Amino acid sequence: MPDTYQLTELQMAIMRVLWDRGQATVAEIHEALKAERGLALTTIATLLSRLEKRGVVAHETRQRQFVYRSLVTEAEVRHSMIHELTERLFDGDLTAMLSHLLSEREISPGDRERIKALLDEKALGKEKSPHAR
Amino acid sequence: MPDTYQLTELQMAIMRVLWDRGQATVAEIHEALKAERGLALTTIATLLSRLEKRGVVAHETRQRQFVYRSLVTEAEVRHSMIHELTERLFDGDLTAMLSHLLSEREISPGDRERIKALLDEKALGKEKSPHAR
DNA sequence: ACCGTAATATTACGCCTGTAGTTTATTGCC
DNA sequence: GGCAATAAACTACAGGCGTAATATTACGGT
Repeated sequence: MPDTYQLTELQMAIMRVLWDRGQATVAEIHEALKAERGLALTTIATLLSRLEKRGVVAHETRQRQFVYRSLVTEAEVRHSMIHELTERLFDGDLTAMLSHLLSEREISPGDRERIKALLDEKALGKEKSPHAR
Repeated sequence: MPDTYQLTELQMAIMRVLWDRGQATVAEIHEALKAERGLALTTIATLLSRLEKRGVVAHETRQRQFVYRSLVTEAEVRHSMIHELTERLFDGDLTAMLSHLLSEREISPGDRERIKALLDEKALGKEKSPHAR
């Protein structure tokens, strides 16, 4: 298992199905993605076996069919990809990344409060205040 | 010119030299990157011509040599790449991305204050924070 | 024991990236 | 004016991705 998971758009779409359902067969994933993308079933199968080779998913055979499940959590992938991008763009400086996000976009007042709340929560951090959250 | 610029690590390294200097010859870029990566000069040249084909950089010939310059700003690339990742990971929800960043990492008290200040500034509709770096 | 069907495995191909060797063109110098 | 140096152009190749057609295999039924 590599410790960094860079997934492409299509790979993410497949993983999302797996995360949502816990596990799924090739046919189920194909079905789930049919709406947004008109991909052949074999395409999905190819992608899955490649992901398996990379150690991102695994399968078990259940009556003739492969049942895939993810070996990594969505949080791990997010972490990994954000980390990677922060490295690329800001030399690993998370706060620089944050500043960029904040200064670049409109943040609604509600979101703003939510973010400040998160910050405060983070500040208290260690000692779980009973009011927190 | 595409309106989305996804650059890889090496491409970023090259662009960074261009952004830092305004412009540079192949040899200069090669020299600048020699320390961190032992790449052949022709490798740099190949990358640059591919970037040019994509409309990311341009060159002018000055006494026998190509002088390259970037056609996009670092801010544009950051914007583009962050946008893309936010799309992939959070379906475009910037605030979700922010939350993730906040909840995932240690933020020093100083940074925390800095971020809150940014938020307040944003709240007042004050334009253009002095965005360092 | 066959055969059709369903599921996986194999093969293929174009495009992009990193990587760089080889070839060609130009130019300054003797 | 020819030649060495230099810079760019061309060619190459492996590996990953998206995409999928074709081949193989294993059941389940009659």
